[in-house]
Amino acid sequence: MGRGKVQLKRIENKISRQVTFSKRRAGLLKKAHEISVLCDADVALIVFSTKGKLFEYSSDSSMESILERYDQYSYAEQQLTTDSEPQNQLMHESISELHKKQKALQEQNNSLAKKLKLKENENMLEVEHDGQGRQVEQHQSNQAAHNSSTLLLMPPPPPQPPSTPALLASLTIGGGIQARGGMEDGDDNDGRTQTRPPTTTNTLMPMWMYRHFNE
Amino acid sequence: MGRGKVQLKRIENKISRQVTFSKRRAGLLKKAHEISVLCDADVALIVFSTKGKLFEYSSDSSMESILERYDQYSYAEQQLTTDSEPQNQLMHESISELHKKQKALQEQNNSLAKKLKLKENENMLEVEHDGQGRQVEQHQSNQAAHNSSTLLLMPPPPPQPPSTPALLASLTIGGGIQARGGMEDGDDNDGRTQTRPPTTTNTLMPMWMYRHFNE
DNA sequence: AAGGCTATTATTAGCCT
DNA sequence: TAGGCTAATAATAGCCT
Repeated sequence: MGRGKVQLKRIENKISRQVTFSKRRAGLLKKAHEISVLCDADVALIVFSTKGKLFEYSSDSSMESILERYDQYSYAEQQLTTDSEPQNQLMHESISELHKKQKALQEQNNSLAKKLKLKENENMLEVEHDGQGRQVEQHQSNQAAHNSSTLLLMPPPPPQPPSTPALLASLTIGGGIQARGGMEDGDDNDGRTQTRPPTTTNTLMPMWMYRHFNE
Repeated sequence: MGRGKVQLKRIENKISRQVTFSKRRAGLLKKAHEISVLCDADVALIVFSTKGKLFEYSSDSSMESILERYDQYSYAEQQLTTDSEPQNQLMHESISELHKKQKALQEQNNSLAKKLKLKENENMLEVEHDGQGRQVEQHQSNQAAHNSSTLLLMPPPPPQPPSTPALLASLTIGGGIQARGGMEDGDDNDGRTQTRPPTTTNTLMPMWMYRHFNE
């Protein structure tokens, strides 16, 4: 839908890709919202840009509830598919093994993350970014509209986090669009021992006009 | 985009809603896939119909990995609200490295899971394998190929005492898009703050599975 | 419900600022 | 680099089968 047809393949031009991502993301979020309203469906959409920024939408009040529901399904499905074939036991075990290894790695990760955090806290006094990878930070005031509150959550740019310290916890209400910018890809922690944190954090942002939010 | 404009409000007519849901869902999944390919983004999309059927898409080989990343992100977000030390670059890189390793493991894992699933489908359905000749639209597949299987989990409905848990599963193809049908929607039962469970466990069909589905 | 088939509206690629 | 501005392409609502 544009001046020209487009091939379904990775856009090589970095800038074009970024622009397209931004535009299509907005469209995708909108569509997700539409189907949730029109068809009364529960939708959860998570998008990570190449650079690792996170954008999300959930028709429900919280992404959490939908993911939980999803987990239940996955779990259920697996229960059903599991015992039907004894021969698959080996494969199941293999998978289990991989999970363990994965966990080990994650724990190392977690350890590193903690050290990192500690170190950062020590250096916290110093402010601002260096010069190289500049991160543009966006801040916007919030507004509200629509029966279902839609929020855009803007977290601190991870790569070179801003000086903006703590954020006010904000209430997340009805379904809406949430988008959070995020870390490059150096985040981490233990994925297991961790509980899904409530979607409450950060600054509230507009809503429906999540359009052109940024990346 | 049709014969008439449409209001962004719940479609009251049940049939129309269902039809619209079906069509828009396809469109949404397609869009999700497109952005993931064009912009090299990781996407996870979960949709529950009003009746509780689940449909999902994930650009990655597994929904799980993306959700995990999401969790980590959320966690990291609340943990690392500050970080502007260029000196931490090394640590960031280390972490990044670990992430890659993790991903590699996860891919193996997914690969196994996929084989397992295929095998099971073949076994329980005695369906012809889909091999390569699958009719893929514009979805391309790689090792992390998107498989799309529609499973109908048919648990004995609670109201009417169960007898023999029947399991129906149908195989549908269509790269990149996964859809799983499920049981009817339902409130919840016990689980409140459930953590994402390791993808492997052996138990009998969970309580919440017992729900009639169908439309 | 699942697929076609348009007539129409919606989305957006390529540009420009 | 984020927003406009179209021209074109894409998605689909309403109908039929």
